[in-house]
Amino acid sequence: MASDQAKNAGAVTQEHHMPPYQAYGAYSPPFPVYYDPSHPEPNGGPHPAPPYIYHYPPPGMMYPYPPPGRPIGFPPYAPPPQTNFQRVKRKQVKMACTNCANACKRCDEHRPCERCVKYGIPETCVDGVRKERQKGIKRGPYKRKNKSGGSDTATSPTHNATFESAS
DNA sequence: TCCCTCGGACACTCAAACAT
DNA sequence: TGTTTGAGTGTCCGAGGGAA
Repeated sequence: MASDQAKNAGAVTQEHHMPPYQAYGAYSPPFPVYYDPSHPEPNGGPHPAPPYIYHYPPPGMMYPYPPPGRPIGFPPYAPPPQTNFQRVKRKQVKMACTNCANACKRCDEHRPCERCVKYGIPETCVDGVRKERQKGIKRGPYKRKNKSGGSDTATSPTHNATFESAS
């Protein structure tokens, strides 16, 4: 399989041509930001206030469109040697409309959503219905994680995402 | 060039299991 | 009773292919 790195290196797809700040309001910010407090600013300039913003995607990171203020294609991607970069999680909408869900495409929280408007089918842009989760399912014994040392919890993706969903 | 399909990775939710 | 775990469920990335 193509590695996650290759997948997540995130070519700009045809659906990413619109202004990202408008098209991806669900993202905050609309582009991944990675930081490594031990790593200096790549161009040798002064540190911005943390988190330090890197303008290239570390391995395994999605980077669907270029960050603002940088020309398209900047820079030639050179993966950093370190591995302690943190991944910004993909943000999902609470509920995709039926059209986007069927097409497995990104939706937004507005109705009609941007994709339905674009394709001229705003009248069919409605929320789907979530299935109710089954109850009473018995589960096996849990493996308790080691809470001491902190490294496990400190690297929890939920708590390490540079930008958590504020909603 | 644009759109559709779809496999599968990833994100989110929340009840069960567990600790106190 | 509060916290943690992890399975269930949903979203959507990205490759491939067809139509215009």
